[in-house]
Amino acid sequence: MATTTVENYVKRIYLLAEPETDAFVSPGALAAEMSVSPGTVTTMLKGLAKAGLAEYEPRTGVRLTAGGETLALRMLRKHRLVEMFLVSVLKLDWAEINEEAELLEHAVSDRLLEKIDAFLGSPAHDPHGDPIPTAGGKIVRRNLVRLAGCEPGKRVRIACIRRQDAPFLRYILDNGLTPGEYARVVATDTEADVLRLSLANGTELTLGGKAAAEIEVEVISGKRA
Amino acid sequence: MATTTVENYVKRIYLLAEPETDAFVSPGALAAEMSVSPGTVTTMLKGLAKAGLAEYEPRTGVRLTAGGETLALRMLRKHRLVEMFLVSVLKLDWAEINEEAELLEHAVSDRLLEKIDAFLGSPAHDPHGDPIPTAGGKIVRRNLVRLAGCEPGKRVRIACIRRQDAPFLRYILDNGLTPGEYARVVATDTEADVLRLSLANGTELTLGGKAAAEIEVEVISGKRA
DNA sequence: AAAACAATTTTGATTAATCAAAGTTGACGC
DNA sequence: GCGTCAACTTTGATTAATCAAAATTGTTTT
Repeated sequence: MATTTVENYVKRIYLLAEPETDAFVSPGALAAEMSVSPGTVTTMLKGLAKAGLAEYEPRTGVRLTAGGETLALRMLRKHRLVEMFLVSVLKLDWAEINEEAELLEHAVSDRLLEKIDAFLGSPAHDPHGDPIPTAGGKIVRRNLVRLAGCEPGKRVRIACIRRQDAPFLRYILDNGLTPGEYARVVATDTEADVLRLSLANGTELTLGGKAAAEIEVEVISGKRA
Repeated sequence: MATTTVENYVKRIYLLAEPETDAFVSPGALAAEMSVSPGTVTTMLKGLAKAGLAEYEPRTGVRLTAGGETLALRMLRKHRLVEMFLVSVLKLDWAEINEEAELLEHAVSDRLLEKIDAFLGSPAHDPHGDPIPTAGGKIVRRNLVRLAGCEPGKRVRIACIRRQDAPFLRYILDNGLTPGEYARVVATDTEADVLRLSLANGTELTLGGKAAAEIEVEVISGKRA
């Protein structure tokens, strides 16, 4: 059985890898993501390779094997179903469920997970808009674009919040930018690196490029309503 | 912060200690309960003492300090509320919730725990009949007797199942001996070490002394109905 | 009291995860 | 084509939890 630490490394590697690519994830990127020293990552990657969960190329990086990807998707399924459960059933604070799920995902058995899935009616996405892998390990990718790249006039529906830290999520929540909400891009300014948004409730707000890049949307129409 | 292992040791020490007594728990008993070697327990007890969670007297045993008892009661509260939640909300198999709760209790934050408590309406007992400590660390002890000691003719209500292994719990469940059920002691035989029980649904069954000692009951009447 | 025994502690080792600091390496700039 | 530097790996050490096997101790038994 994989330890909690191994589960976390494999999950992070999966999330750092470009989807549909077979590129290697660099040790440095992983070290930053896991908040550990570079040497620790090197040691761990050798371990993952020996366990058959990943291929490790010294000075290049790491790539999950089929087995590693299966484990990563299982962890992602646990994490996201648990998040969904915490929000819809236990009414935990939307901005804090990520931290709770980070702990719980390692303690939820497959047996329990499927009960949770059934209870929730097999949702397709978690509260942040991320897709929930199926029990069979399939993940349905939607055709989303980053809000940062949207042109003025476009009407969009917020689909997914990529950054999961509590302060950012709190901002999203407080400003009505949660998945499912509608908005219109009023103006963009490349030089100033800002994007101006008009929300369904009539309010307007301005986002910096970095924040707007963390929000994925569905484009509803190419022109203003 | 206490590790998962420390949490488990402290909980076990609490459960092995005679309630209301200040007797020491022997290292050997703990080793058996934790399924570790005696030497491991010695090492751990020194650690618990250094952490201020227990007093350790070499060759005598261990006793929780006030801090250790607080931690033990917190773990018990988590364990039992989680069990209750798994049964009432997620409909997990009554006989298997102990195993699941054993894992989950270490991953449930205090914040989440109180949400679960509120969701359940602050139950006083878990599905096996064990009392759930309050958030303040108080435990309400009921006046129960072991079924094994009951005399023929007594009407009883099943209150608490002490043994928590799945096969035993499955037997209890399959035979309608779950907490809340009523029964009457039909006959006892000290020499044969058996006790004959008549249930509310009309069936009768015979328990050995060891099994009957693991079932705690409330006595409803001293004489037959 | 000495021997025997059972429980407990010590000792020496192992595994997993980590760090800091020293050593390598490969690519990039000049 | 050679030095420099950032990224990566190695090395040596630490902490937590564990074991097996040897040493100790306290209590029975004879």
